Amino acid sequence: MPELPEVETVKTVLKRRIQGLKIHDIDVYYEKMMDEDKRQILIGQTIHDLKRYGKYIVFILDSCVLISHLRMEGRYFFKEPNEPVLKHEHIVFQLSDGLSLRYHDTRKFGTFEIRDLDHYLTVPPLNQLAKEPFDIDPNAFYKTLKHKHKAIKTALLDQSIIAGIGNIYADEILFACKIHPLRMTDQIKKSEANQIVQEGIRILNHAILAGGTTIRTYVSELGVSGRFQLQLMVHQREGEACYVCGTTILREVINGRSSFYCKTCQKR
DNA sequence: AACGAAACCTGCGCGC
DNA sequence: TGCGCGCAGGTTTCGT
Repeated sequence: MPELPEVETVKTVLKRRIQGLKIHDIDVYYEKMMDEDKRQILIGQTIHDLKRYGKYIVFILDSCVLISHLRMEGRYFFKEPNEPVLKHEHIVFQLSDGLSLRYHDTRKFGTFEIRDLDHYLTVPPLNQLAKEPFDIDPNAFYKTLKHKHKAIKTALLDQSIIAGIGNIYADEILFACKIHPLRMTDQIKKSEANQIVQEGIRILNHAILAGGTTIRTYVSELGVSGRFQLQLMVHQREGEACYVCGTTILREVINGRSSFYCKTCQKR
């Protein structure tokens, strides 16, 4: 479900609420998501900090880290412990402030991994992660693209090439850069690689800001979903008129994912 | 190295 | 109302 901006919003809200709290107990309702061994390791540990790497949320604990990935539909909610556990609430963390933090995931795609505090960045999954648009060196990014031969849309979704971009923002970034999603990476010019990074930063920042303004609403009513409304230029707009030139927006499956683009604005 | 298909899951909207 | 299909903001795995 979420891309970098949504995950950033979720992390920020979680951090504000649970930093310094202790995990008193954990109820697991879907074993595949967290087995008994993991549960035992986590119980009793204090949550010292929360960080985000790409689309991963990392809980910094006493002796290890808990790495959470929301995949398509993961969400966190805060509830009173006595409230009934819903169908899609798979993990319930009982915290030392008396509240319960609940992990809700309709499709059960989300993952929880435990890693050593000392080198969690040097082992999977985080060691596979490239830098985010905010941190990546545009020159290095350009060189990476030049040495590969795949559709740029596919490359933007590859977290080992650039981290944090998902299907929606990949389409939006390519539209902003006037680049056709099927253009091959080795055909991307240096100036265009630079533009992808700059537009990536702009669009993600805009989305994070939009998420930030609605944090209060989400916490009180929907839990921490990190979702928000952002004006989309092409994504999910098949058959509608391009806001720039009026051409009908097309949809094409690339790398197994729906891709939306304007064939007039975006050069192949 | 790159691509496609399938897998992991569930729910929703659509056409018939 | 029910059924089958396609689709969903992610990632991994396996075969070609």
